[in-house]
Amino acid sequence: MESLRLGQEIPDSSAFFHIFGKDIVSQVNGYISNVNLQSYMTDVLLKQLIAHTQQAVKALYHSDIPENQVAVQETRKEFEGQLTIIVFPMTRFSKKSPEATGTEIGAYLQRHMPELAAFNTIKGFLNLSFSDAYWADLFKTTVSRESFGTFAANGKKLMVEYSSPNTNKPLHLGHIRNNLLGYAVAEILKAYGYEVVKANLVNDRGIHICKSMLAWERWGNGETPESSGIKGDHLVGKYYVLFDKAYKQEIDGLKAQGLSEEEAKRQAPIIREAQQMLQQWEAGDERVIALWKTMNGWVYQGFEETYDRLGVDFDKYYYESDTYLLGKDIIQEGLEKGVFFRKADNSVWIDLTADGLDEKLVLRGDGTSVYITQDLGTAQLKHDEFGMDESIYVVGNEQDYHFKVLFLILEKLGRPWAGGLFHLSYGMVDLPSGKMKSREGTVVDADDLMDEMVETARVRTEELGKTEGLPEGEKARLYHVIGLGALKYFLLKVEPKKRLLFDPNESIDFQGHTGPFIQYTHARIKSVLAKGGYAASVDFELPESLADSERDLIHLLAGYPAVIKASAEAFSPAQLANYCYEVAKQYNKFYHEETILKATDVAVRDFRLHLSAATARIISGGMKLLGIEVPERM
RNA sequence: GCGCUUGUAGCUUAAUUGGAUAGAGCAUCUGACUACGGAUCAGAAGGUUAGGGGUUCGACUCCCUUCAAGCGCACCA
Repeated sequence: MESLRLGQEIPDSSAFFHIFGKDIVSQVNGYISNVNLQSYMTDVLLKQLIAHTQQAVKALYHSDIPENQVAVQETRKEFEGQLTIIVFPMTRFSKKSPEATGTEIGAYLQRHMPELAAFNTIKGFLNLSFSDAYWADLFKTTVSRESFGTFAANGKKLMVEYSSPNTNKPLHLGHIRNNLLGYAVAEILKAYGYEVVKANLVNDRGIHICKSMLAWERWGNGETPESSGIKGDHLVGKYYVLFDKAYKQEIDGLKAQGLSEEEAKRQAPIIREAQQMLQQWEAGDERVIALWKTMNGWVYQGFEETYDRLGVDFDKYYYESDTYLLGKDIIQEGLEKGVFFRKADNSVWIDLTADGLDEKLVLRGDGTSVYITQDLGTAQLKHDEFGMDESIYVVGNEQDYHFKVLFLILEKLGRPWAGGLFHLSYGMVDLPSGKMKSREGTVVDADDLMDEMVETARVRTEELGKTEGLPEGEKARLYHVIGLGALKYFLLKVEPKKRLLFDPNESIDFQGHTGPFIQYTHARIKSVLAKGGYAASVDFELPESLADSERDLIHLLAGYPAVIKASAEAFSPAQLANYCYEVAKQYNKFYHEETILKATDVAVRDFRLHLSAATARIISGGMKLLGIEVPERM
């Protein structure tokens, strides 16, 4: 599906939707042809295990234990086995000690499950070891398949709205977190079977834009991105800062004349002029509109570059200049339904005190919109256009309350789709000095940061002498992949809701729990596969026994679909990110403990090559969903 | 003041949703086959899970409370 360009005119939205809809269908078909119904082999084992355990309790203690009381977990590393049943809940049926109960159940399971090779009971934990033959077979029939980890289309449509920038200044680190989160969540949900629409609601109008416009008119001397060589969004941002400087000076001047801070802020001539410009904009003044279009055009070009570099894209753009008047009909509807009420001054409110919230204004006394008015309208518009089952808003946690209110209002208005709305709230990115403030120049600029990451990647890579002999173009490409891999992984491995501390003076690591570590593991596997003459099409024999590290790796790989599922359902790329790291780590362990190419038994050698290939596939597939590329060599 | 969120080794973080001795990475220290790629691996050290109560056979996880940090409580967006 081709993504849209920012700022591109869409003359007829129905025509757009038609084309877009078609693309989605072909995309979904791509998944359908790829579906592997055996993805859940480990789930199958789990279900069997639970069923047998229930039978064991029945046979041994003549009691029925509900399915949800049979707790199975991965066996901890320090114990023998792969899966563990927690036997505490069964002791009330057995009336015996946890050890005795576990041993009895273990013996029963071993009689009834041929793949169960051994068991041991420690305290209340029944540890089960499944046979090497089971794991090897699981690998061959499921994990090693090309289609492993893909899901059938579930027939549901979902929208992820993210990025949603203001057009008066360039993107910064906070936007990067938002963009990476939104993109990754969208990709993960797509992989999980949803039809996904990535939307970007651009805040392209309002007083802040007028500030930049006014400053440019005054001091710009006709400066353009072309004439100055400055990237469009940065150029506009420069005038936003100039405005602010002048504004502050005027405020100080007025305060010196004895005005209060608030009065001064209100009366400064420059802000009044900006407000006047906004009114002209709303009135459709040709000169102002032309300037607005020109400057927004610069910004869009700049944003587009940043988005491209960041590797994020969108299927649909909404512009507030189109949507800011929406929602008034919904206010009318709410009044008629008695959900809203009108105060004496004509303003419209909703009373949410019964839900533990406050009274909230939804329309001003003069009949004009507030923020939530247009958000109501936009939510309706999105639903009218796409009819999605679920809709995710990737927005910082400073707006938690706003979305709580928004969703609640839609619910009270009786929108059946209100239940499918979700605010993916994420923590702010802070600096050691505190919050980023664009006006105080403490922001970490998105473009600068990417430059730095790529540069660090170049230095590191050249130090290690990894790219000798590579053509310049490929080198540049590789540094981009590694630099952005480090940055993206750094931001995505953390749970979204946690706040993130970023210290610009401490460079992001390339070793250990990092993107480059995972990328390196992938490149390393590719190198081994090439040397070993691996071909996916060549069949392989199952070995008679497995090394511990091999079995652990297969076990871990087998959990890939479950991780995608969990990640998708929790809207949490962090879970997938941490999984990819586990896989890389486990592979490296295996790699060090066992030899692949020098294995004396050809069957073992081939099996390990296939195991390596499957690992590479899962690493690259998982990372791709996070928006992180993995190189063939590095 | 009220509401929401967060608090885990020096730092960055995980914990299968209530299960075993809280698991990793960075930094520190020690070691690794005359390298199938050392951006790796093995090991050591580092914890009163912010503090205090409670529920439970069992609590980082649930409840109460105190503390700290962040955000919100606009006829701004």
